[in-house]
Amino acid sequence: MTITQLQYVLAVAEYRNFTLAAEKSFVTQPTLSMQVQKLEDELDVLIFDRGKKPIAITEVGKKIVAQAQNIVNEAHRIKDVVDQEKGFIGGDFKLGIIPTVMPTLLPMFLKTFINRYPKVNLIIKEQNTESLIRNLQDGHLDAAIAATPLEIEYIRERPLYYEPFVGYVPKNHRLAKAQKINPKDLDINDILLLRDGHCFREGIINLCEVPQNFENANFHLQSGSFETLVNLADEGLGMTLLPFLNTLVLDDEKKKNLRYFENPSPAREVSLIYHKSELKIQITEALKDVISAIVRGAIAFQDVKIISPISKN
Amino acid sequence: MTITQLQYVLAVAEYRNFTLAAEKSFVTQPTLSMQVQKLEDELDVLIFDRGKKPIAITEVGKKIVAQAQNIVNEAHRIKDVVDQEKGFIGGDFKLGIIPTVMPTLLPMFLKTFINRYPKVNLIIKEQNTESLIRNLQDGHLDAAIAATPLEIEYIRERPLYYEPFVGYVPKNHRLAKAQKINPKDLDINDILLLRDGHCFREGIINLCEVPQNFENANFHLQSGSFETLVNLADEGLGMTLLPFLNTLVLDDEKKKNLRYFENPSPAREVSLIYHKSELKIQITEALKDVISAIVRGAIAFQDVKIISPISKN
DNA sequence: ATAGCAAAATAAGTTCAGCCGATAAAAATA
DNA sequence: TATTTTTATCGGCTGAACTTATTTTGCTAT
Repeated sequence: MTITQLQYVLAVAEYRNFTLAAEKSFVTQPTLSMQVQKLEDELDVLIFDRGKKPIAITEVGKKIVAQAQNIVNEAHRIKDVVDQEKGFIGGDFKLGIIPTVMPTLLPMFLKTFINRYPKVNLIIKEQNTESLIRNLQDGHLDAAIAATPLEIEYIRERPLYYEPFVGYVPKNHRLAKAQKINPKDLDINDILLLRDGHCFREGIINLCEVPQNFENANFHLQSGSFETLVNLADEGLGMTLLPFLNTLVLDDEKKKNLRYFENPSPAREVSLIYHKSELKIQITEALKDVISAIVRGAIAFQDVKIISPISKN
Repeated sequence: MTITQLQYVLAVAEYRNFTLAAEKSFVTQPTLSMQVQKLEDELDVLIFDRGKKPIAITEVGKKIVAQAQNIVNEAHRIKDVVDQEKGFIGGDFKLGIIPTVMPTLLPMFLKTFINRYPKVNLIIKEQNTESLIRNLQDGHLDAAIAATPLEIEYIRERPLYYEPFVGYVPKNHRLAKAQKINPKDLDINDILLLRDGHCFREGIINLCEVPQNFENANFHLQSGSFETLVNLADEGLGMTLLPFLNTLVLDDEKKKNLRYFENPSPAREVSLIYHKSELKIQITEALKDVISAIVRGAIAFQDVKIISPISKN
């Protein structure tokens, strides 16, 4: 058994196609096929069911693939061990960020980070929490920034900051006169939400303690950007909730419509998350340090109540 | 980097000698030397310091060796995955047992186990707790039976049973008239102890709440067997404490000298321990099930107080 | 110091594993 | 059935891993 064989197996498991897997592994298809067969012979089991289209993975196969991933991960880590000892921080680093954090947080730390660690090639992808987790697990991301707690096996969470929810209440709204608002005042039917798949949306639904299988009635126009939500609110279609950092970019006129929550303010916990195998842990630590240091000045709320980003149904 | 290279590195780390490591790896010395060098070249670090005798491991080397052990462990587990799927339980299984458990527990389960799992080749070694842990960590044992809790990183503990301490109080001893004894009655200077290195000895010292750096005064004859201790006690040299299972083999005359503790009786927790990488987990589980089932009938104490087997200094 | 010895490195030659290109077989699609 | 896509098989090549033989290194004892 060789590490190369295991990598071939992982490639086939990923692409469900020997030819494509061979391409991605930079070898010819016969080479990859033979090596996979050799491993199957050695273990004396079928890993893949070639009789189906696309190729299926047998029951044993799934476990072998999972274990192969472990081995390959551990093998990659040996490079990290050496890098760490040499104090070398560099190479590719794939970071995923959820959409509701990306536009506000990324500009805050990106410049500092690439200046401080010029040898690191940051590759940043915007994805929802579900995709982030999947990609962390199969090694397509080295780390991610998401709302927590997720409490997922194999994933470690390192909180970066706590970001309060802020109400955006247009004039004429029933809450417009209140100085501070309280979660009890909220009515989910009257709040403009991000489109499905955003964890910030789930957070708000949890905050409002809406029963299972809730359907936002009347109309279904759900946006992916807070800017749209704010504009819709101004049109009198309801209020909305924003993460604190998103309120900083509003113009003065709109800022007048902001209503903060009473303490403890509901908030989301934003964390750096990564696989527990701790591949490229030095870069991950460096990233955490940079973001923490920068965020510490800009956003330092203590008296908050963390709202879960997970849908309850 | 290949798994073979990593295994060679592990062999050198173990034997501190390329020639010997080569022998144990069933290759010639140049082969092993070259492969180790190739790995060093690839990682661009020195793993071993050949300038010393015996060969030393560099600082980075230690970390690489630890990581190599992880990789090799994970690689071996892939075989286990397949075996488990096939329902195959067999192969070598190296089990360590502490001396104070070995003679009483082993006869109870050995026959049943080898009958039920004829394909498993049990290799049993008697060792003190310290050696067991070392051997579990470097993979020379698959599992061990020891007194717990040890709370050692990388080691999992699965309690098998709780075994009360029983006093052996010869006639004419000051406690001979008591029906039940209490830890408060004990005087460490008056208790015959096993020789150093036995965790049962440490347990008793902990039970007596002896201050640090205690020295058992008067005489230093410390035995490795309970039989000797009992005979010495009969000679009027003091009392002693026995694990419950060891009291069952005493003759009727001697049994009269047994004094049980008041509830909750001090007891030791005896557990099956193994590396958290869970290599050969099916056999480990099988072993645990067999022992648990057998012990459940013979020894089922509930109201006990577990005494730590760890020395406090 | 230096001779002797144990152990690691180097050199040269052999074998076999892993790879490629070409092709055949099998499965899916039309 | 013909066509296309995908996987398996075959023959040949290259280099990696191994072997034996030899040299170098470093420790130890005279």
